[in-house]
Amino acid sequence: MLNAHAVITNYVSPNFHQKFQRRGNANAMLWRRRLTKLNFTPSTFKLFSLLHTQDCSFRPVPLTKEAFTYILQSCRSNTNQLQQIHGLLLTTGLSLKNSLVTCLLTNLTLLGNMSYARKLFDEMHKPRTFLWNTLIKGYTKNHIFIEAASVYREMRLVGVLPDSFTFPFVVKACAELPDIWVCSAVHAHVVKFGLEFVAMVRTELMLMYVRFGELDLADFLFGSMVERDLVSWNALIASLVQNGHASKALALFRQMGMAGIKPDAATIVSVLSGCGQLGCLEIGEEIYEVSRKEGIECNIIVDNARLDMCVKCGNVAKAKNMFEEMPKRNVITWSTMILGYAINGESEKALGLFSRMQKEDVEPNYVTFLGVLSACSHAGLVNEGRAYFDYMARSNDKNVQPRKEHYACMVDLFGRSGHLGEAYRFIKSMPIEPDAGVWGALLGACAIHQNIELGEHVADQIFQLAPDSSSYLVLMSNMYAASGRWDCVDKVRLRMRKRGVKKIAAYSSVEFEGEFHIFYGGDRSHPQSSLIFEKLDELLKEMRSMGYIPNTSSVFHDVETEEKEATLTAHSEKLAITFGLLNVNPEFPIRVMKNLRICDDCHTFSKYVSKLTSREIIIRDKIRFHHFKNGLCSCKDFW
DNA sequence: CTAGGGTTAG
Repeated sequence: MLNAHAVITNYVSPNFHQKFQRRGNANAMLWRRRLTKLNFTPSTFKLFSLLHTQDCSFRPVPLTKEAFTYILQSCRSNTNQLQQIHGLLLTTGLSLKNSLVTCLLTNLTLLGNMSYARKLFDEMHKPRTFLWNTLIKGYTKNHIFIEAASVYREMRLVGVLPDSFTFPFVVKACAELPDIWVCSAVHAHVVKFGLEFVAMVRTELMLMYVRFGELDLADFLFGSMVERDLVSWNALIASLVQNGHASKALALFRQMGMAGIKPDAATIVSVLSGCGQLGCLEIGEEIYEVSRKEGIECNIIVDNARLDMCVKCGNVAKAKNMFEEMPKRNVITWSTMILGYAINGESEKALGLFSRMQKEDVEPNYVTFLGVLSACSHAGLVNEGRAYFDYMARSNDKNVQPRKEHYACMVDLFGRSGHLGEAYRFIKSMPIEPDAGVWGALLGACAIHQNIELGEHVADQIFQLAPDSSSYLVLMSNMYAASGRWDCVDKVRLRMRKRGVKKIAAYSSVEFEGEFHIFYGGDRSHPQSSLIFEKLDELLKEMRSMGYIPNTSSVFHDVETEEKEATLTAHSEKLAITFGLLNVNPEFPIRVMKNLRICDDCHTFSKYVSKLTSREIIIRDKIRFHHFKNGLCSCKDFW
């Protein structure tokens, strides 16, 4: 009689069947080797289930634990199959207590079927730490962070002890929760169970604190780590970059060099990405060159990061060369370049590159379309934008179906070009629930076109979805201020104060001789401060004679006109530009990075300065570049 | 038997 092992093996190779029979007994090692070489397919599974039906000429034989394990490993694509195996497990008399359940549970979590996974888990009698870990890991990997944290709590309540495998996932999940107190509690647990010096646990704790902006704590954990390997350095650098602390990341990178640790490709990727954020192309390029000389691998990810850096520093020409010379290009490469054109105001080139991408048969994804749509948005190409959006909606490809971000792009496109009604109807017709980002795009448009009624309605929607978002509140307050409704401005400000929402401080930075010079509004802390203000005064005088009128509409209402002008004068980008005029070699453009959007007045100011001084000024604000040359801006005043 | 780091967008 054939047993189940033999049938499966036979399916693998007819010859093997004979060999198998000659050997008499199933040698687990032997057929493990055969089976793992195979790609188990649904048909294999069918064969397997055939063994357990009456049409089968083979007598059903209880499968061994090994057989189940192999079958389970092969059925990762389909919950239905797993469910059948689960059923078989229950009927074959194999106990649910063994490692098969772990395997089944792992597979379910990989498929993302967490509700089933949880049910299976609940069937277990007194699950041990290992199984708890598997469940927590599943929730974390499927981004159901709150469940991951509460499963940990449950685990503690029933008295199961966590181990060093439990915490990496619990901590990772907690870092995604909006509550730092939960995180502190978990940190306390880590200490309580004596696991604070386990490298991976500590690394995760560190990342968690970076996420909450507690850099000192992260630094402490890192500094007092017992075994600090390359991965922990990389982890910290990467998370600093991802959470907007690029200059800290760069400092850490230097520290790493001094500690004599050799970076690898992953380090370089994060560092280049950080340089892009800061807008320091020269520093980034130097780091890249050095890494090449030191023989650090340069793969497509490094190339992409470098391309992105170039684009984010506003050097499109250089980026284009880099793009053409890349040995390999993937979707990310193309998307980066398309978006690069878009944010630098070269919409036609962005769209041209997109059609070239299609000609070269590279499949675009949803990010690619964000670039395409924002290219349309920055140039006011309403019809084109609509056409691309329709194309996406008609596409059968799941990767290209419009998402919330695309709707936000379209709303921005309609709204910015003055079609507020259409933007509103567009939101109302969305098949998915609009989020704060979608409404926010419309609020921005309302602010530009001074449509207060609609703005208020939109703000109501936003504040239900994101009550404490500082940028929308500021937008609202500016909108009221521009129309002189100071009572409403006060209300918004009061609301912000009550809920503890802080306005993000605006700052601008300039890279000069390998160093950053950061300016806040009205900042007099810079060593050249008095020189800068002197020069600024002089510039303003000349500009006024050319017809410049300061636009004070968005400044606080409770100050006199003169004071308003003074506040405006000291805007961070004006200080940064003036610093650039005083220091940067006249042959080069002055590059300024701003963390928020440039204000109307500073935009006008920059145009005048470029004309007056015949200098090229490049400002990168939160969402795009402005290239000022000879009194004109590349955005054509459409932003 | 499980585990930490890298590129576009947000």
